[in-house]
Amino acid sequence: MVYNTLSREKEHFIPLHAPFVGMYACGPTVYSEPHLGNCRSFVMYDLMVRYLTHLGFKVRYLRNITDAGHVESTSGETGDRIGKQARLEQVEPMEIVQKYTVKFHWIMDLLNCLPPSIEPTATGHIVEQIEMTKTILANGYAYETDEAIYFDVEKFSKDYPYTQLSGRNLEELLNNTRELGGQSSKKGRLDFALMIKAKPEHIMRWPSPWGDVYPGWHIECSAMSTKYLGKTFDIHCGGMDLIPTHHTNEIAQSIACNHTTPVKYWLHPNMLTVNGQKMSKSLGNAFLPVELFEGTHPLLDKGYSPMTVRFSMLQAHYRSTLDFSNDALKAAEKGYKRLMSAMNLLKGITVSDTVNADEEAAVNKILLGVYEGMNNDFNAAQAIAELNEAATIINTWNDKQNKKASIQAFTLSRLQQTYRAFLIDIFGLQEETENDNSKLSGVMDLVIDIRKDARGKKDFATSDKIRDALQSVGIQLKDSKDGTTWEGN
RNA sequence: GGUCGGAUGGCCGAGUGGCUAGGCAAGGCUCUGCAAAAGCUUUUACAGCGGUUCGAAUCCGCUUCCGACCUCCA
Repeated sequence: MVYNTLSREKEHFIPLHAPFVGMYACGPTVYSEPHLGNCRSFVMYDLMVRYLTHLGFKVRYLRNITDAGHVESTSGETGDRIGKQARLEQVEPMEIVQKYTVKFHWIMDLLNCLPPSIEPTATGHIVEQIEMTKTILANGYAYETDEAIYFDVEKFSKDYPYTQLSGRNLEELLNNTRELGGQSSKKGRLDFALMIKAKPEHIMRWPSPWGDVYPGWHIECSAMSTKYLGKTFDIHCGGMDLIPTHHTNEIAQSIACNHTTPVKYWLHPNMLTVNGQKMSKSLGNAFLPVELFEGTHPLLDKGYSPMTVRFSMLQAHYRSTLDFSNDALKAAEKGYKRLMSAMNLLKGITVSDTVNADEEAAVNKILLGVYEGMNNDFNAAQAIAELNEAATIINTWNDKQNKKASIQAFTLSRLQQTYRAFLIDIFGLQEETENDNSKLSGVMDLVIDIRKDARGKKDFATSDKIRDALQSVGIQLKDSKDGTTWEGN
């Protein structure tokens, strides 16, 4: 079951051409570093792709890179953000694109997001976008002015539903003019540019039947999704803030061009908030992933690892807003470790001679529950709750039952496989090896050994001195039956 | 102003009308030379007021508060 923004209901997910699934996600505009809110969306798409793949679907996952400037259309004045940033940094636009594309990939990698099957760029598909514009013109849903080729929303809305996705009232949209003083050559307020005629100083430009142009924002997604996924495909994702404008216009363009509804299921992750307010570049409250990993943001009192961040995102359902805070991250850090530790302990569990009916039933309930959670519109939070129940059972086996589980061997092996599949394959969590500094770990081995000797001799003054001194520099010793380990931060 | 969506225990957060989600924090216990760490365990919350129902956190209405979109944003 997936929640479809188009119908505003949960629907059974039935691909058009099972087992193949076509999925398109709106990717980043590479004019600056992606912030955490952007990252949340990408992690959620990644979750969807991973789960569908786990279920056996063959997913073709497209995530575009917008590397040609968006248009700021309020006043009709055209400017593009990549060009703007390029002037600011005094470099070529393509240098900006390259710089932030590399950065984006690096962050996706840290967060363990799988690369898409195809990552098309807007500039690599100018020809397709021009062709599409031509067709829309020929079909009568666009017009040319001396500034741009505009999509004619009023004309389109007479023939097709325009506001289906957003649920807005068209009349009000048209009348709620709140007029812009600009001298735009647009006919209608809602009209948007398919192609913009490049002014002489504009660096990014391509020849077209209408002179040198560069593309408007919406046309690239329509052109590229059509090219690689077909005129109609299964899933289109994007942030909720894209619904009323970007996705609405995407649908309109595709219909005006292909005369068919482009997408079967629209899935929209919600916003990430900070103190209840949407995180966004324009509000200036954006966290950069690096600030989070290093703990350099003023609102944080320490750094949090990429997997902690990923886990905190998985704990909330994708259509809910998620509030980011120090406390929430701290809780996520511990919760993440708890599950990973249970997964590792589970490897060492074997079955006992007897089968306890209650244990058997509890484990079977969990094995069903995790899938129920994910089948319920990718509700990872629900699945995590089940895995936590399992963690308690696993810890009890480990501590109190001599690493023996009183369940059937078949059930245990299913639990082991499922637990791992959910954490590693579906949630995309991975072990974090922090203690990779070999010099430090050599020193720590020595220190721990000295302390062990001191404790053996009941020289607790020395052993406590070591423990406390390490604590004060941020290294924590953890004593257990199997020896002492340490954790630094 | 218009449209849409929220309000859940100390915090974060699931909840598909009936069977105390879960995590974190806190208390208790186990372990430990003492701690820490780790583990087990305890704590019955759903903004307010009405209504529908045998039964509502869940459905309906009103009120209050918050947010998103309407202008670039995932």
